[in-house]
Amino acid sequence: MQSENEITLRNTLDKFNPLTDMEFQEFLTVCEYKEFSKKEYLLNSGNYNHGIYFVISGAVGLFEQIDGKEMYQNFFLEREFANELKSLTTQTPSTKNLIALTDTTSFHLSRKKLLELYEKSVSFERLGRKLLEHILNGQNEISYVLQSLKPEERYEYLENKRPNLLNTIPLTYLASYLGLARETLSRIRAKK
Amino acid sequence: MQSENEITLRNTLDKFNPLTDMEFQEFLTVCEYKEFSKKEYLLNSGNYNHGIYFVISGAVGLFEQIDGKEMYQNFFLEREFANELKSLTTQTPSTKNLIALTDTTSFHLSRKKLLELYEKSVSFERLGRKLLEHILNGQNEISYVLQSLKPEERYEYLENKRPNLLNTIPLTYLASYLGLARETLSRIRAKK
DNA sequence: ATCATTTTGTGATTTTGGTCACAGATTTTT
DNA sequence: AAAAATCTGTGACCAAAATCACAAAATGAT
Repeated sequence: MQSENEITLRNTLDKFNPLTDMEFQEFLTVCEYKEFSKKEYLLNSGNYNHGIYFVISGAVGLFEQIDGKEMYQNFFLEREFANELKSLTTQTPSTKNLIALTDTTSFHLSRKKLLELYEKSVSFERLGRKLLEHILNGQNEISYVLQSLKPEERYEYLENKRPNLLNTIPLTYLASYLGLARETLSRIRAKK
Repeated sequence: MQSENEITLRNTLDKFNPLTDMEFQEFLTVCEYKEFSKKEYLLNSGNYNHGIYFVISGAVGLFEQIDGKEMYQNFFLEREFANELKSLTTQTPSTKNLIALTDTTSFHLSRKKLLELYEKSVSFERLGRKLLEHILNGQNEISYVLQSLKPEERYEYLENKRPNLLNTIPLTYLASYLGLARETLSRIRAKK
């Protein structure tokens, strides 16, 4: 009997590349259930070999310390894969951190196990490729926001495309994510 | 006897995932040599199903029309894969254009042929995955530049990380790429 | 070689958004 | 429940970069 969380994971994976029952079981056996309380780190800068986290519940932030400021570069909510792919794929120490912004539950897939999956079946390779395509499209979008949109439009982008962030993530963090001063974002919101 | 261009292509692919001789031959047979003269479009907004281009010589720009302005989002020089993955992977009309910024020679791999390769061998899946990892890391970097660096630092980023762009690409286009006004970039350069 | 087009440089001005400072809320901890 | 820490709002001020305008330079076309 499959747990609810496992079903959620499967549904998410199936959107990228459907796995057979056996393949999914194989995937599950290498996943480790992990809990984090608020402010706990999933990844500390300097580390690598960490793997990826499927967020079951809660919220995870990806940020980098840039001259004293914490610049948030992404947020991962329920049913998303929290990751820092640069260090994962190039085996270099991460410059970034993954932190639980609320109490969070997750399935963790280690780098080692991930690579083993890739070796085992083309299904996992394909899953990886499709997931990367998806992530890349998202990344292109945020680049576009930072390159071309004015502050007010950036806020509207959040409202339209990632409304859940507005509820769950502190304004301060969202401001850095959008490349704006906290005060600017606060004033924009006040006008609405 | 392999042509020089084919050797260049192979060397580039091998950096991501080495192919057997047979696999590479298979790759080659689905590639089509294509030339573009300056200002010719490799992809027009509205289209999809276009595939990717391995740039043998020349320079290709990726840009989007945003209220009257041409915002360049990437540049592809020799030995890089010019692409617009959003429309390619989601089968939606592209909002962006690929244009030859100088006379350009390339190998074209159509979407259809690319998908066939993915079906044929796990090697191609893996190649695709690794290439995507590489592209994604680059995209993360440009997001970082736009989010966190001041204009002068953005220029220095180009000098350090993509110096070839400074020679080959007009300042005007580079300015849009960096999210700056043309005049701002011109003044920064004047100071150096 | 000349003309047209594109690209770059530079000054003057304006505007936007950043910075500073501090107060009020809200949340967390003890 | 009180204290501490974190987060948000708001005004005043300032600086950085955008915009505007036009000239100069470079490139491309006939």
